[in-house]
Amino acid sequence: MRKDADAQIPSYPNLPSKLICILHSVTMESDPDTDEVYARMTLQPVSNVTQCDKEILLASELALKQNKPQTEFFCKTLTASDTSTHGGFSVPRRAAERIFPRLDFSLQPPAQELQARDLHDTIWTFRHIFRGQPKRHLLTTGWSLFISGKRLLAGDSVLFIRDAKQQLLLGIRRANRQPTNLSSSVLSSDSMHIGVLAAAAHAAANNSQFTIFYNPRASPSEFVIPFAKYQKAVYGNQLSLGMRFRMMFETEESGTRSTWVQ
Amino acid sequence: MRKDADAQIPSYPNLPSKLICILHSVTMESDPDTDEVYARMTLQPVSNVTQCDKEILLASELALKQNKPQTEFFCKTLTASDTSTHGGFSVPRRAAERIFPRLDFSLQPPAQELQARDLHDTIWTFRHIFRGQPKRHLLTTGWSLFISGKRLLAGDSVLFIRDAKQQLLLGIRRANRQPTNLSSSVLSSDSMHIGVLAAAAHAAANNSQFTIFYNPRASPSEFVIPFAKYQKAVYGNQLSLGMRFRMMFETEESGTRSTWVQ
DNA sequence: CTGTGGGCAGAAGGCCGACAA
DNA sequence: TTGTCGGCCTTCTGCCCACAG
Repeated sequence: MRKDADAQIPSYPNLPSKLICILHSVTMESDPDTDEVYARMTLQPVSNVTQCDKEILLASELALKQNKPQTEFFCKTLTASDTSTHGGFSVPRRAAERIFPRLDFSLQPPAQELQARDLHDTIWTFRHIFRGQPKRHLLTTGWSLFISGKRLLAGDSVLFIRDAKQQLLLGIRRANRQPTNLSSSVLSSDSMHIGVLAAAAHAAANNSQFTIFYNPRASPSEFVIPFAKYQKAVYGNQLSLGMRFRMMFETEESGTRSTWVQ
Repeated sequence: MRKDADAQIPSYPNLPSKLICILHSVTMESDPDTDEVYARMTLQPVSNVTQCDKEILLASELALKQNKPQTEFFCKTLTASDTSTHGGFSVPRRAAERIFPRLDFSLQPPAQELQARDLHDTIWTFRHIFRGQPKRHLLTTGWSLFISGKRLLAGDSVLFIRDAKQQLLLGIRRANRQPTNLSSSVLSSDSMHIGVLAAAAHAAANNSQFTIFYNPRASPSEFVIPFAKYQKAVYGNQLSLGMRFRMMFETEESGTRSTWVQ
């Protein structure tokens, strides 16, 4: 994490280049203003990693992987028409049929009210209607409130998820614009840098916990790695100080215009 | 600055309870999103304060006080009508006559275009008109853009300043609502706390500079004090570790509905 | 002196199918 | 299959004064 050779940063000679930790808790959160997602993690450094410890670490990671909920979703990049005040949202046909509750086609036109929950448990209500010539699925009433509320622009994406309980969830993913003013105006970047290092060093020296925020979309590199992947990497290619690395994220498949789970 | 007795925070035994510093630079800035104001200060700890040093410190503070520009201003708390989309801004009569350029009363009705600059050097343009029965000063066209752009609500205040060059400046001051999510989502408060302390301790040990952000309206207490005031306090009442203190700010006179410099 | 509300005209929002890529 | 457009009606915006506290 050393950035400039500015040398205003104290060095932490007792802080190793890698710090093996137990993950005490992790909560997924998102910024109430921007919906940017991140994880809040409480970590405790482990000084001597015995074989037994390794197995505990690997087992706990396995447990984490177990409770993956089975969901289906679709993701669409918003067009100029989708974000304009002139109209609503045009839903890709296959996506609508797969994710939304089935319409009653005896109605003329077929229509229903949809409710979807976002990361802050806010419920958004949309009128879902199947009309036009040729016929297509549209979200009309309620859509513009969502667009303006989330300040979405053409190029940003929306995500509709149907979870295991058949509930609709709703997420957004902004296009890569300017790096959303993450350098806040309360702390110098030097102080931030020092704070993370000192917190980790202090926790390592005293066998205590420390808390970090892990923002996968904003961090320049991944500085937290699952132990299992780390093990695999160490026994495959040798890791050395300063080597750059990168992991594929499970969400990074959404490069195409419209994707869904098969 | 010690908060909870949580004891996850390392102690800095070499960091004294007060740190006398030279102020190398101070820039007044404001958050591009909220207009919240703060100062960015580069400080360098002084280890042994000799009489000569004290005089330098006091002299530099005197120099800072010299260049106070002579300005006039008025401040008005916004009413429901001021912030509604139904109309414009009703300007208190004496304030308008004192601050705004004089209207040409041969026009029917008397009106002009006003331009005012905010902290980000954005120019806001308003139509200033004197009309109605009874006659009053109003800002009409352009006002609603300002209100929505700054997201102002009834109860917030606006500030019009006429500077030494007869230019109009424009500021806002939000009502005391929730403490504007200053705890960002990138760093734990422990890390922030540690970061400031460690940066100060490192600078004190190495005779180097450190940078802090000083937000007078958000900080729970004033942690930067002009040396002259500190001296006066020390020779008057004795300061001791843990004693609480508070200074009056020059801007804190705006308790009344509408104020101006006499 | 100034905050609020009614009147009114023009701008913007928002639902619709047509059409074409 | 779906992005954009013109048509058309509704809602909102915003400038005016009256009136009252």
